[in-house]
Amino acid sequence: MAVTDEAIEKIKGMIVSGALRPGDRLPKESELASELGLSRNSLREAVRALSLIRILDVRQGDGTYVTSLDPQLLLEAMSFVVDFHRDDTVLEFLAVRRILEPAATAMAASRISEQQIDALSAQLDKLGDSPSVEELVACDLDFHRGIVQSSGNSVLCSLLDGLSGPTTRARIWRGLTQEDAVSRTLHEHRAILAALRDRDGEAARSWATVHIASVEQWLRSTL
Amino acid sequence: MAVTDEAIEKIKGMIVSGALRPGDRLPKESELASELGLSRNSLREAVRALSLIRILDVRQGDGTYVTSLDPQLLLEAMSFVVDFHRDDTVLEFLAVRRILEPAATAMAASRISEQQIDALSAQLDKLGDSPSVEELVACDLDFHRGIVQSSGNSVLCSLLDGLSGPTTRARIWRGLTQEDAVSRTLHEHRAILAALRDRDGEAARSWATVHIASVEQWLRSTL
DNA sequence: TGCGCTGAGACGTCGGATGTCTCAGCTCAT
DNA sequence: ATGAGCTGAGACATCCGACGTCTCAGCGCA
Repeated sequence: MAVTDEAIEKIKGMIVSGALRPGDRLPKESELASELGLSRNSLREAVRALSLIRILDVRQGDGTYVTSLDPQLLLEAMSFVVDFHRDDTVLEFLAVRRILEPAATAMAASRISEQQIDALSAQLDKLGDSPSVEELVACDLDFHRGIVQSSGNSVLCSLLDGLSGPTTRARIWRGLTQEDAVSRTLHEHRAILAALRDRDGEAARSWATVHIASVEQWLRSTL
Repeated sequence: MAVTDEAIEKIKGMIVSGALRPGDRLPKESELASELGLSRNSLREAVRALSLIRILDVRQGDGTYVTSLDPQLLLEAMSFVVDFHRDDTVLEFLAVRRILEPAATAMAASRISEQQIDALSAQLDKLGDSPSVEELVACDLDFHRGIVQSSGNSVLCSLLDGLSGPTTRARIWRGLTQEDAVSRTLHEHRAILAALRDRDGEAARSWATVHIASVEQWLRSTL
C-alpha cells in the first residue's frame, strides 16, 4: 500500500479511535509527516483527500482541524459524488427518494411546528406566477429540505439533500417548463402542507409519494 | 480558491461534461498539470482526492483512468464516511435503514429468482448452532445484500450496503451475544425468505421491518 | 482603550531529482 | 513459428528544499 494510503488510514484510525476528537487540531504538517514516517508532500495528499470528504478542515495560515463530523457535513460530500452520475441512473436515485421522502414527510407530520408550516406556506405564496427556473429550483429545494428537517433525523435529512443534489434537480427542472407541470407541482406542495397542518401523517405520506411519482413519471417519459 | 481545488473542479467538469468518459485515460501528470496551469505536486493532491472517492483510478507505472462511475463504486465511498460516525448517530442510520430495507425487500419479492432464494436458504442452514461473531456478521451482511440486490436498484443496494457498513454492524453484533437474540434473528431471516418464496411483498416488507426494529429496540435499550 | 502594525507560525505552491512499477516489444531458445 | 524471459521507455511514487501567502496574537502608538 502506498504511504499516502497508509497515512489516510492512520489519520482515520486516530479519529475513529477517539485519539482525535471533533474540533481537535492536528500537529502541523511537518511534524505529522515525520510522526507518520512520510514526506510533507505525501501527507498533504492524504490531508487533501480527507478534506474533500469533509473529515478534515484545512485553514491556511492557521492549522488543520477535525471537522464536527456531523452527519449533515459528512453526507454533504455525497452530493459531490451524485453529480458524477449520468442520466441513466437518475431514475434509480429518484426511486430511492421516492422511498425516503414520503417516510420523512410522514415523520415530520407529528413534529413540525406551526411556525415552520407558516413559513413554508409564505414562501410558496411569495413565488410569482411566472418564476424563473432558478427560483423554482431554489424554492423546491427549500421546501423539501424544510419538511425533511422536521423529521428529526439528520442522517435522513442529509441523505435526501444529497440525493436531490442541485445538479440533478436543475437537470430535471430545466426540461420541466410546461406551465401545467409547474402549477401542478405548486398544488402538490400546498397539499403536503395542508396534510402536515392537520397532523395527518398518512395523507402527508401519500401526497409526497404522488409528488415524487409525478416527477418520476414525467422523467421516464422524457428520457 | 486554491489551485488544487480548481483542479478538482476542472477534472470534475471534464467528466460531467462528457469530455472524459468512464474508462478514459487522463493525460500524464506532467501534461495535465501544465494544461491546468499548476505544478505536478498540486495536481497530484487533486488526483488523490478524486481517487479516494473512486472517481479516478490511479495505476502506478501505467496511467490514471476514469473509473466506471458505477453507482455501486461511487457509493462505496460512503461506507468510508459512515465509519467516522460516533455511536450517538448509529440510531439515526438504523432509522434510515428501517425505511429503506423493507421497501427493498418488498421490491425483491417480485424479482428474486428461486435459485437465489435457495442459495440464501442454504447459507442460513450452513450456519451452525454456535457461530462466531465474525461468521454472524458475514452471514448477516450477505443475507441482506443478497436480497437487496434483487430489488433491481443498484443505487438502493449500494446505499444500504454503505449504511450497514462493516464497522457499524460489527459494533452492533459485538454486544449481541445473548443466545435468544441470535436465534430470533435467524428465525426472522427464514421468515423473510418464506415470504419472498411466496412472492408476498407485503409480508416480506413487514418481516423486514420487524427484523430491523428488533435490532433498533435492542440497541436503544443498550445505549 | 482601541486601532493598526508586525512578526512568528502554518498552510500553499513550486521545481527538480530519484525510486518503483507496468507494459510493450525484442531476443532467443525450443 | 512460438513461447518465455529480458529490457527499456514511460508513468506514477516519494522526497527535499525553497519561497509565497495567509492567519492570528501581541506589541506599540494615538
